[in-house]
Amino acid sequence: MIVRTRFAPSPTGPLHIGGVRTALYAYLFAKQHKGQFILRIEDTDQNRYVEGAEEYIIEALTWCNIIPDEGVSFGGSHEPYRQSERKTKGYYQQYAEQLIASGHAYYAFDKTEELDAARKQAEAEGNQGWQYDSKTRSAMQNALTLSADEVQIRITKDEAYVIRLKVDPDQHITFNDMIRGDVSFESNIIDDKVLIKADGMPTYHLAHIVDDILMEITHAIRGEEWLPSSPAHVLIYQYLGLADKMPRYAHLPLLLKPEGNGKLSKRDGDRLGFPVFPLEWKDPATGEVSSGYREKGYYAQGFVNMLAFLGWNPGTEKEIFSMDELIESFTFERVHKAGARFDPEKAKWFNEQYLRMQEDADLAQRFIPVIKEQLKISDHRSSVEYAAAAVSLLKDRVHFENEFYEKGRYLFEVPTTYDEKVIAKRWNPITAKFLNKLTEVYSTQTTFDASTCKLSFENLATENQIKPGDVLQLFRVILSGQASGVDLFGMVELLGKEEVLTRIKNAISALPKDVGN
RNA sequence: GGCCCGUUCGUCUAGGGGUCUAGGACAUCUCCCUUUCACGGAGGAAACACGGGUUCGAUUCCCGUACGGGCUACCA
Repeated sequence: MIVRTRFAPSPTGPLHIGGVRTALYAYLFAKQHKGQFILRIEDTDQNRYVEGAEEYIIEALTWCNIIPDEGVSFGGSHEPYRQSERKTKGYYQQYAEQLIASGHAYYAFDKTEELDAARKQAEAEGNQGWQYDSKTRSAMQNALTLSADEVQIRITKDEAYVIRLKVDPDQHITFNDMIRGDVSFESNIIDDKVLIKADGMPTYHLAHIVDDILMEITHAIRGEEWLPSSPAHVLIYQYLGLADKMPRYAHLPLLLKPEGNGKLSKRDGDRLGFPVFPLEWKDPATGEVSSGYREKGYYAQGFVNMLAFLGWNPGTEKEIFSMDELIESFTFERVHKAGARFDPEKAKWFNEQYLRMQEDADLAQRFIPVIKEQLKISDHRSSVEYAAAAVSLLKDRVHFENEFYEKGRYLFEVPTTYDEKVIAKRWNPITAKFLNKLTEVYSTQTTFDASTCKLSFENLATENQIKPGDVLQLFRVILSGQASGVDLFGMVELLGKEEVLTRIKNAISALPKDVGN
């Protein structure tokens, strides 16, 4: 048997990170078993269709490197992969009719208002959970209560109808979930679910089953919110006589809000200051923009790694996993059963780990365009050598690559202001004199690397009976304008003799002459 | 309300009858490194929801309670 899993989102908006995790687990499982991962678009609700959502889903999965073997925009031997198109081919109707023929489904003509009225009346009688089922259907307008002629007349008169599943009462339904083990339900609590809506579209319940059968899905991985309706799905397979075709189910724990109650929702992200979407999304209706991990500067790999660990762990202390390593290690047995509160801090931590793993040369390649565009520099400072050296000084003190520019611009630009506190404390005739002498020493120096410069700096300080500590930070401010930053003599080496001398000269002329006298 | 699923440090989790003085990671605190800021290193504080059972022995198994989550649509 070839393992085939699918990710089947609805194009109702951007995919949130919970959805990405579901896709990831389905992908990891399929790949581990040398199987296939399919992307199916479940667009059966025409009212909720959102322009651009499908493209977003595809782009997001691609960014995460969760690449489907088959699916919308990826092709495959089970086309089409969009449910609206499959509906046109009559796939769902065919199965619905089979259920009707075998007595497991029926036509129902009740209007929305009538259903609402039935619910309201039950509520008035102190019964909160009215549902269309074996107890109530006899009071409704359907093929079980109307004569066959009447049903035929209504259908030919184009009266709106739905097709409902006829759930047999008093059945025990048990199935084995890959994460939860045996789960059981009573059929009495399952309602006669609508299979085909009045607009002719199938509901999720019918559509996903028909497609999973036709697409030969072996393992259905989805969110925990589906657990309550899964017994109905088990029944549909039974009624279809295809119980042997039923995939194994895995119901994933939900992702919860970082604080407060409830599951992580689209609104939480920007409210709490972190993205809930892999990519930035602009709502076509409202124009509202929601931030994305990609745009915030997260690495796709770190993002995927973080997501994998939300509810799963390998049972070892290793935390950094490449996609290949995840494929190798992932198992549903090790997926935690309880919902996981999402922690944006941990997401950042994963990103830092990946940042430190980057090669300086690669970081430099990506930084150079920024140097050229933002700093308008195009000389030796925009070379790979210079950028790589700058990046290596900067690397450990940023969380994201995109901080190199803000945190390191003094490595490229002469400072125009100087940290006032340090100047007030350290700038005086003695230190000014020291800096003048330092200029002389440095200008005669033939080698200008970090250790040589550091040594001559310290020697000069000692000769002048100055504690290095009294001038070290001043020197930093003179060179960078800032009181803290990258390794001081590392910066000296990077800037080079000429630039260092210029910056000292600049500072001396820019700073007040009579301080301390 | 009903049904289902769950419950180990603040958070993500390991552990599934004695090895638990309950392990790791994030966050937090202290110290070291660094006469900067980070990184890094060392250490600290921090949890088995509660009550019954079963057992020689329960964090681990069973039941109940509490709490959390989900579902309860012609949405997925």
